[in-house]
Amino acid sequence: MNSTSDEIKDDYNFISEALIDIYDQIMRIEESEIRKSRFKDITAKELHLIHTIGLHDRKTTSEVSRVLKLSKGTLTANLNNLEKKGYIIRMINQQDRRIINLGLTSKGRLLYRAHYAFHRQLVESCLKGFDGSNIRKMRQALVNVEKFIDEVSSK
Amino acid sequence: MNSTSDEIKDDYNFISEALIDIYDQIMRIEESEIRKSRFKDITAKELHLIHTIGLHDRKTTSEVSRVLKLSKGTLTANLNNLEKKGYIIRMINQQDRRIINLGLTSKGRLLYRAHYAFHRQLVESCLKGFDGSNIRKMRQALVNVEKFIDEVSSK
DNA sequence: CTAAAATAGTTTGAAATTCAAACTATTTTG
DNA sequence: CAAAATAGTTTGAATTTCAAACTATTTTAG
Repeated sequence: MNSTSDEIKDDYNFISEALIDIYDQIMRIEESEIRKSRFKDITAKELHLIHTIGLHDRKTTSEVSRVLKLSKGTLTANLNNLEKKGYIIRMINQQDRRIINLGLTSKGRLLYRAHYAFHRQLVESCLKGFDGSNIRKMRQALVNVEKFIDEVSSK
Repeated sequence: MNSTSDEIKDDYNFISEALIDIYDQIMRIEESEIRKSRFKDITAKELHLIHTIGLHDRKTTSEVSRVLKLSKGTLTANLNNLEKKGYIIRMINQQDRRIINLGLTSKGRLLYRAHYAFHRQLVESCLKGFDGSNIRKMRQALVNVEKFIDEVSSK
């Protein structure tokens, strides 16, 4: 297929606009879908935190606050909430008792999987009708975004 | 190019994971880049609000609060801040004097364009080396996401 | 035509979120 | 072993958010 430089510019504009708008909507839908399920007490931010804590990692509080760029105090508050609601547990690290390792409860793991499934569904519907090479390209585009982000943030 | 179903599944997983993580980083970078420029007093949320108000639309407060899913009270507070900082103006609609139409000041328009330019840069770097047909596919993927979002939110 | 209802936006007071700084407990270093 | 460093929590203040009450204006219905 051939494209004029005007068509490409138009595509670029469309893609830029769409990206600016879409993600906010995804966050919102994510939250509203999760609230329709048995996890009615969860906000989008908490979902994000649960995703970061992850299924298997036993991350520390410091690691999570670094990844999410939240102050340690803020994270402590968030973790208190999620602990109270029964989604996470704190485990004192026996090698170094200053450290708290974080884990998901079974309820937390269910939520994690529900969230992940929603995203998979989104990606599947987004790539419907794409063949393997197109999907590869899509993946490449995301790698490029990550590279761009790294460059900008390290400069 | 040929792909096994396992490879595709792996790509799907990669793409899902990447999407979950990337947006938060983009928001953060957007804000930190804008704060390095002459617009040091702007947060990511305010940037988003300025984008929604837009260059030409003269949207009303209600429209904006509906789009951004913010309560009217919250939006009033945000608009007060942006007005104080000189990015937006409120215009009483002379046909219906209950209505406030929103517009950007010249400073607000400069910020709008700087934000847009950043996104264009991101999209360009993300699609580097893609040909016209690949870019088309990318665009199609975003249309699919929009469709998915509409379906989920209207069901 | 006008009183009642509806609509647009602001104000208010309370709850939630966030941060930085001070603090506690523990481990590492010199 | 005392001092410094590190992990996480607590604290108090600032900011953000919401829903409900409120003001001003327009629309509707009798």
